[in-house]
Amino acid sequence: MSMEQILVAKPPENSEPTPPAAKGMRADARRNREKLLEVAAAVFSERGIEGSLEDIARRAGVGIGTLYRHFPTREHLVEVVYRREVESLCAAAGELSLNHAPDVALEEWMQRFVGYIAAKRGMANSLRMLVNTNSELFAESSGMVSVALRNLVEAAAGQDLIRRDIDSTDLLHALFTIYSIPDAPDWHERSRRLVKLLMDGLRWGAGAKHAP
Amino acid sequence: MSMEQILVAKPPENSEPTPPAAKGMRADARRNREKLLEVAAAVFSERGIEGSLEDIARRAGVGIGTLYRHFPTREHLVEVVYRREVESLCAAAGELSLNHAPDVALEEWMQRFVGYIAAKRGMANSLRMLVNTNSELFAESSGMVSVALRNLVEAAAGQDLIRRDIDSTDLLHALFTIYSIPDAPDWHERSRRLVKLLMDGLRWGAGAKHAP
DNA sequence: AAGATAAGCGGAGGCCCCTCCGTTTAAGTG
DNA sequence: CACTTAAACGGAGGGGCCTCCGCTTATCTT
Repeated sequence: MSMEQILVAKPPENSEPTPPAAKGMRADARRNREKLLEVAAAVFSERGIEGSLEDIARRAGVGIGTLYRHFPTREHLVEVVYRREVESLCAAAGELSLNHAPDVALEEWMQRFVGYIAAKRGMANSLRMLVNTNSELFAESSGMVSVALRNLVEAAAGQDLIRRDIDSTDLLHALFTIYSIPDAPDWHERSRRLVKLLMDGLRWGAGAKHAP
Repeated sequence: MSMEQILVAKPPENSEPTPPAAKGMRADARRNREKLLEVAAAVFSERGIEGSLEDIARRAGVGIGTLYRHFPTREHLVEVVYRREVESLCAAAGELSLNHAPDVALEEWMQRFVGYIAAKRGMANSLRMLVNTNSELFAESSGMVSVALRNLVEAAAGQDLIRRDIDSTDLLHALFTIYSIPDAPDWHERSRRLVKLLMDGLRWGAGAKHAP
């Protein structure tokens, strides 16, 4: 039992929606904001979500005051970093579609998705909590992911590169089983194999509704 | 959403059961421990569960190091304080029984119980969390409370001072509705009225199994 | 009573959080 | 180009968390 598990409360406090990323920012401000997000992503991924904010500011080469001006609370920062990662993951789906055969794009994207979850493994609980207490964020990000995956699946199915009788939601669930693979040094390898396995299953029977 | 809501994780980490309160302590150590608990109870009740530990040490007239030696983490301290409060509440049941008529003892105890919950109102969530993540603590304390209440009820019913067809568990549930009374300045008064109301209900029909 | 010794003390120190405010500077304005 | 000015910067400062370790002292021995 950690203190964080105890210190939960504070009235629901719907902190104003989301901090600004306005366009009318001064150039230096935009630069700093960007740098902070970049560094924060790195720090969070290597130290976990509770990495030192002063460290982030330091590494970004800005004063701590600047960090706090851009992201008034740690949660704001975490949320923006998280949102961006999900967005870039989803954007990758589009790019992959343009440069690869649909089935290859699907497979590669699933690998990335799994890698993404992988990186978050250590902070699974923290993120779950974030996502639990911010249903809007959850809805948006999970929606984006579903759409990205669905598009990939439909494209591949549309060209008979994978079976047609597949529900992309099921596939997403299957990918999420990653979370339940017990901690193990080789778990990254295992997750890659899981994706390959899924792809084999998807390709099997491609071009025919049932059986090879 | 507060950071505490996010920073939840850290592996379940079954921190060793409970810190010692051994008898083989040096006199000064026992003194300090006691003083710390006393002050901590005060600070937690006036500042909430996240009151400053340094402040507690200061007010107790000991060094911060001493506080940490006795209670290696905040949770340990909180847990011991909580446990003591529940214990003293339950002990009061016995004392009241000795000095008052059973029905009066019951009423007075219920008032104290409600007052106790009252004091914890601000940190309801925090405590809920503590209790959620420490099922042993929860089991023990809720067990003690049930027993105390049951004894009081049985004593009063045994002398026909309250109706006999009452389940002390139901009564406990009723008392807990306190938690759901919305925040209001007069809520303490309301909770006292609730207890009185319950007592009226209990006395109504005393000496006869059904009806007045 | 004097000495030995380990239990216990406490606060300095390192790191972090967050705020406040005097200083710098990007970006309009004439 | 100055020049102005509000936006943005950054870091000092006050407070907290927790650890580490040299100093005290309760208690035991003789």
